Amino acid sequence: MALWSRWASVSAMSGEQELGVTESKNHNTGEWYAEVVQKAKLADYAPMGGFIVTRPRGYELWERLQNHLDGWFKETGARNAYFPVLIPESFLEREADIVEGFDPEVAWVTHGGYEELEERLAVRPTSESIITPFMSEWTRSHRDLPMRLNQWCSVIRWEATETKPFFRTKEFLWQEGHTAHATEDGALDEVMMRLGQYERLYEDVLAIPVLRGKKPEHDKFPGADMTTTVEALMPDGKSVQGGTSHALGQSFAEAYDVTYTDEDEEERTAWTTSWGLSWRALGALIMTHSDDQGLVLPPAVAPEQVVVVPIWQEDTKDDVLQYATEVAAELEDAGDVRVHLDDRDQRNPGFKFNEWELKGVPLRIEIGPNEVEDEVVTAVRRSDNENTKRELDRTELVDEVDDQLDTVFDELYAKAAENLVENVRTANEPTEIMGTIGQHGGFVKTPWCGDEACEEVIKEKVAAEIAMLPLEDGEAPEAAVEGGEAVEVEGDECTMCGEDATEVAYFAKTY
RNA sequence: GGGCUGGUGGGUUAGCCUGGUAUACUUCGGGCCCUGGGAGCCUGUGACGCCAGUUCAAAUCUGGCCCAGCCCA
Repeated sequence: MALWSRWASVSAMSGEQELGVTESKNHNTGEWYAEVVQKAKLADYAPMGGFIVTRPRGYELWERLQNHLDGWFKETGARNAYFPVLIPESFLEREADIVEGFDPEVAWVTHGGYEELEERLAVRPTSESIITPFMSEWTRSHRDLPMRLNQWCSVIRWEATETKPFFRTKEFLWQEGHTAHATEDGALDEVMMRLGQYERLYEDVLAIPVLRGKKPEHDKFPGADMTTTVEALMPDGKSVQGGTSHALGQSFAEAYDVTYTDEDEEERTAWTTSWGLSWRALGALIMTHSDDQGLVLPPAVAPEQVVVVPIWQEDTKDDVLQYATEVAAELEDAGDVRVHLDDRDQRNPGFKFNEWELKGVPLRIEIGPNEVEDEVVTAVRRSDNENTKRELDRTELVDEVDDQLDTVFDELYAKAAENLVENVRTANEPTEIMGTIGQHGGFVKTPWCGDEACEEVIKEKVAAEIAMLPLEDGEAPEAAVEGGEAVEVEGDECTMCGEDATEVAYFAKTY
C-alpha cells in the first residue's frame, strides 16, 4: 500500500478527516473526484448505474453556468424552445448517419402502460431528428432565415461506461442549439460564434483556458461536415471536450426538407448547424480547480461568494455578531455579493473554516473582537494555497472584497493556464508521442496525414487519440494562452507514416 | 466487453479466515458548556448492497445479480 493511502486511512480512523476529503488529487484522482463531488454535496449516485442525482448545490452551479450562456445566446439571436423527449423511430431513421452514429446507445420506449406501441420511440440522444423537421415547416422564405433555436434539456446515451458524475453519465443535462441559414457562410459563422461563446464561458466564467480546434474526419458528429471543439486539459493530463459546435452542411436540411424560397423565387436548401454544451463543464470545473481540501469555485458560479465567520467570546459575542451582520449586509446590498453569515452557535470557527473550504467558497471573512476593535475584517482566499490572512479596511470593504474575488479568479485561471501551457509538447517520432504521453500526459502535437489508421497506431499503444486539430493552418491555439508566438512543429511529413502531412494533430488521453 | 479490488447506521470503520450478542469514531436530534483551524460532557436516533442456497442458526460459507473504484480492450 502506498504511503499516501496509508495516511489517508490512518487519519480516517483517528476520526480527524472523515468529514473532509481523504483522497489525494495527485495520487488517486478518480476516487478523489468522487469524494469531492459527494462531500461537497454536489451529487449522489442514483440506484441505477450511469445515473446521478444532482443536489441543490450542484444544480446551482449548473444554473449559474446556464444563465451566462443563455444570456449570450439570446443576445445573438437564439430563442429557447422545447421539443419532446421521445422521438418516433421513423423520424430518427430519416438521416442515415444519425441512425448509424447513435443506434448503439439509444434507449427505446416500447410500451405505454400495458400496450405495446405501434412504433417504438427513442429517448432523444440528441434532437436534430425532431427539431429539423419543424424547422422545415417553419421555414418558407429567405426572410425566415437564419432560424435559431435552442433547448435546455437532458438526453440519454446508453453507453456501457463507468459512471463519473458530470463527466460520464447515461443521462446528462445540456443545451442543444439548432440553426438554419440561407448560405454556407452564414452557417459557418454561426458555428464559430457558438464555439466562441463556449470558449468565453470556460475562460471568463469557469477560469479554465481551452484550446479551440476541430475534430478529425472520423470523429465528427454523425452527418456533420465539420465538428469543432473546445478542449480543456485536466490536471491529470487528460483532455476534456468542453463543448462542440457542428457545421451540418446540407445533409440534415436535405433529409428533413429544410428549404426556402430566395429573393429570385428559387427554391433552395438551407444549411444547418447544431451546438451543445453539457454539464461535463461542471466536471471540468470541479476537476480543474479543486484540491485536497475539497471543492474550489471561481466567484462567478459559487453559490456563496463570501462566507463570514464570526469568532466571539461570551463578553464579545454581541459586538462581534452585530459587526459581522453589518459587514454581511453591506456586502450583500452595496456590493451585490452573495454572502453567507455563518453564525451557528454549536460549531467553533475551525470547523466552519474547514466546512466552507470543502464547499468551495471563494472568500472567507473572519470577524472577532480584534477586527471589531480595529475596524477591519480578516480575509482568506480559497485559491491561496498559503492560506494567507489579509486585513481589509472596513471603510473600503466592498471594493476590497471585489478585488479579492477578482484575485481568486486570476489565481485559478493562472494555475490552470500554467498547467495547459506546460503540457503542450511536440513530437516527431511515433515513439516520442507515446513516450511523452505516457510520461507527462497532456497534449502532444505532431504532423499528421489525415488518415485514421495513423491515429490508430498511437491509440492502440497508449490509449491516446487526436483530441483536436487547430482550426486553420498556422493557427496554434495555445498561442492565445501563451500570449505569444506558437511553437512550430518541425517537418511536413506525417509522423506515423511519412506521407505528406496535411494537419497538425493534438494527441491526448481523453475523458 | 475482459480482469482486479471493494460494498456493514448519513460519513469513516471493526467483526468475516474459524457461522450464534454487530465495534468504535463522527455526523444528525435534544440538553449543558464552549468559540482565533474540525473542543468537551450527558443523552437519543440510526446499518450488514440485492436474490437464492447450505445450516438449528448467515454480516460471516456457496452461487447469481446490482453498484462503485482501478487496470486492460
